[in-house]
Amino acid sequence: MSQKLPLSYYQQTDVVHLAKDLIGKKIVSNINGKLTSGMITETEAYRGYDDKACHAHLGRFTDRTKIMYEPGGVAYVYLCYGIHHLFNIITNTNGNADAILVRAVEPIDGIKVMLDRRNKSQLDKTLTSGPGNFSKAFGLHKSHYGAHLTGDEVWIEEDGLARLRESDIITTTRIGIDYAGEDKDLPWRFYLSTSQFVSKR
DNA sequence: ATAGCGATGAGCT
DNA sequence: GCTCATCGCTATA
Repeated sequence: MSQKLPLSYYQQTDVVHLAKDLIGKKIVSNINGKLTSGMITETEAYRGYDDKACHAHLGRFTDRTKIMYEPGGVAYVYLCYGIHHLFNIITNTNGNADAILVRAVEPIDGIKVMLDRRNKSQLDKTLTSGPGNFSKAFGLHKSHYGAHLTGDEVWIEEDGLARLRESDIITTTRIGIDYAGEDKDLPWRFYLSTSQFVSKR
């Protein structure tokens, strides 16, 4: 039985490094007694202040973004396109609004629960790939805004399934941020080349 | 008070 | 590849 990653893990200061480090770790949700888990296969880093794609760019502070300024180790969940709840992990120390978007996982436990939540009958890569699909399969939504990742509803553990090679992690540009000017070309998206559960190659 | 729009996904061509 | 569902957040007034 693996242990929950401690607060100190999330409070490391390099969000890009952390986004890559999260690949291969196990994320678990336990919502209303329903347990689901999966290995993280795809992430994107959003760096507070100097990243035009980040919701906290230039210190923007609103009811939606305020949680991003908390010390690392809480969840930032927001509604995108009026439909999809996107799950992010807040990192760095107090006042530094960095976040990591979880874009895909490879299912481990609770596949039946995930299928129910997605209204699907069969397991395929769309069950948990894509940030909206992952969040829905894991039962994560806006009520988890600010949830502590050391708590009992959602957390991350050290090991996914495989001990993966550094060379299996692909580094590339982020998706859906064309509005971010030159920052759209930053190589801040990471995914596992050996997994089918990735949103886009 | 309200117009404009988005860190997407599904379905159809 | 293209369309569009769908609504809360944000900026502006």
